[in-house]
Amino acid sequence: MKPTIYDVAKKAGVSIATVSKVINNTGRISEERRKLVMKVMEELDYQPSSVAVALTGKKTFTIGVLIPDISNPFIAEVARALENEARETGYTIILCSTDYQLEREHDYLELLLKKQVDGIIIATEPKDIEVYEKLTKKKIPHLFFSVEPPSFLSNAVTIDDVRGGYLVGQYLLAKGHLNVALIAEPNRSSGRLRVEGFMQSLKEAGVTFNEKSLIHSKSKVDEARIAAQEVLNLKKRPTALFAGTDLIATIFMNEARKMGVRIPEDISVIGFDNTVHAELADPGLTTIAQPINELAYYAIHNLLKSIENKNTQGHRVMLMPELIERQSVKRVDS
Amino acid sequence: MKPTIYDVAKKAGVSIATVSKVINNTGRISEERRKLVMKVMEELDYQPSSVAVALTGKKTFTIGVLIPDISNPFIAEVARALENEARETGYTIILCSTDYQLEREHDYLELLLKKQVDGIIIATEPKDIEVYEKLTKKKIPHLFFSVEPPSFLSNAVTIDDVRGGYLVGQYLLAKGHLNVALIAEPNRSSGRLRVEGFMQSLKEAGVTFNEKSLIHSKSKVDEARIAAQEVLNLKKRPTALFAGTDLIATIFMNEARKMGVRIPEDISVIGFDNTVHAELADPGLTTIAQPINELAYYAIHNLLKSIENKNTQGHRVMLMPELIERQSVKRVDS
DNA sequence: TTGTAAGCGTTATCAG
DNA sequence: CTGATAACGCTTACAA
Repeated sequence: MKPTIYDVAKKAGVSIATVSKVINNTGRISEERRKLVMKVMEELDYQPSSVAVALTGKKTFTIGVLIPDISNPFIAEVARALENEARETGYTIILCSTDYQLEREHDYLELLLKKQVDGIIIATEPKDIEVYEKLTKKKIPHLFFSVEPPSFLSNAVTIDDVRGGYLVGQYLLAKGHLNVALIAEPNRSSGRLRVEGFMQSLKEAGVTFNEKSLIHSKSKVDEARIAAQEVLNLKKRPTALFAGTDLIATIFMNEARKMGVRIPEDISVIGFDNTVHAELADPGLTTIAQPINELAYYAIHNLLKSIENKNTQGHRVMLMPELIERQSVKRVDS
Repeated sequence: MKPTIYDVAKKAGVSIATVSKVINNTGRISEERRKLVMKVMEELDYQPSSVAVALTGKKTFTIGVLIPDISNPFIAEVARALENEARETGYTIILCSTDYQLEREHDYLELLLKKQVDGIIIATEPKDIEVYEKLTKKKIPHLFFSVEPPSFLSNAVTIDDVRGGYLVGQYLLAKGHLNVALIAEPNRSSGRLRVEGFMQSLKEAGVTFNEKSLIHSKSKVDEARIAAQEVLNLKKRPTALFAGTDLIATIFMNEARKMGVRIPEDISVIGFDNTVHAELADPGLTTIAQPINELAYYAIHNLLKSIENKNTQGHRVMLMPELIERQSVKRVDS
């Protein structure tokens, strides 16, 4: 069996208290004993049990991360960045993919509480507000990532999605596109906000928008494929498509190709997220970049701050998105 | 603070033993009391602490998963499948991305042991064999996923990579390709085995292979880009490329396009993994599919078996890959 | 059927 | 400096 602090103490001929003190560098220990204990720990290949430590009221150094689907490239990059940031501060990540199912979200949340995670990052769209109110009430440090927090008491890190949508609108208008279709994620606040920003830019320019050109789809292959076909079959084909995510954009490009529709000659496409898909697409996908690493940095550090001081609540960070121009949008004469 | 079993016991007017028994459905409890206790637990919104449970020698219901990089789409799909399978059996996943760094692998491994995970799935290439021997010695249930296990005492789930490479060779030869370049992952056993299988098929066909056409690259954007350029600048341009992963293949296609090299007209491409990249590539990427969900199923269930019975060791599963034909390989006259 | 008490591996308090 | 010892929240003999 794994050696315990008792084994170390016995072999070193000291008390467990002494061992504990050298482990944690607390109290005062003679250099002599310290070295002895260290040596014994080494010999026994002793590792203090985090479980026991956690039970004494300390932290678990574990953070739960709720995401919809890790195979979505944007989410994968988010997970990567969060984990990386967490690792640097000695935290470990429990990955919880809900696959967009409310039930799984509930189950995972309960599980995380049982496991006594120190904090929770929520990158799934908060649907059942009650559940999250519970987190606030119980003072469980948590932070909403890239989704609109349901309460102002929760921490949050997002980009300015409205601005992102606005940038898209501005850019497409500047390129002469007046008939633009949208494939948006209606079930994500970010999706709705992006549409909002887009509409705002049209409004300011005095351009009207045909509601029929707004299609809904999650950022999932099957759904997006259907949405893409819907756009391609619109009676009056739009000159440009604003896709809610790069994945959707890429799938659209794929469907278009199958139907012999050229991009950007026949229809321009602009995405969102600037994932690797955007870079590798043909033509390169013009898109809105999210500063993922920065977002992750703030997420972890704000959460940690909340963990240190459970009364720090409602801290928010909103970063700015940026347009990355590639070759998927062409200028049209209007 | 979170209610404990004592709070429940007190409020219900019973002993903590009774509460524990109704929680775990052990021992015999009168229906009356059971209901009472359940009600109180409900009222208090009581959740037993997994930490305390784990300390009594039970399991933590946590599995550590070591992967090189979650933003690699194949790995992401693996993670997704593993997590999904684990969730169904009540297990939770701690995600550990090593970013191909041995040191991080060490650190994570130690962390996982401290956290008393019930088992570990290793999808990173085992370099420092000693570390893994320790796992075997300590009887820590573990399983190598999609990598060659360093010892026959370890569990493993892989595909037959040699066969995968062989299929590629066979297919390309059948299409008339005699001058094929390879971009392989040399630091992964799977990469080496795929090359081996490929070579074997050439050998059987009596075709010689020019060593210069074997380029090394990890399945990462930057490295693969350089490797792609190397292939494209080969004095005698090959008629086909066998990319070690779909990501590498896609990046190659991207580089080729930039140089005005058409696919498959000027050069055919075949990938490996059958990730979403393959499907969305233009042209659709012919590739070798790995049965990811099945792999994950066996991985989790074998690991769980090892967890139940710590003496079950060295169990292996090897599944067969399959060629998926799309449009990235054309027939040539040789 | 129910409750008492020991034990799981730590930390921390408080005497020595 | 060092070492008993209680406490953390739970499970599980063992008694009652």
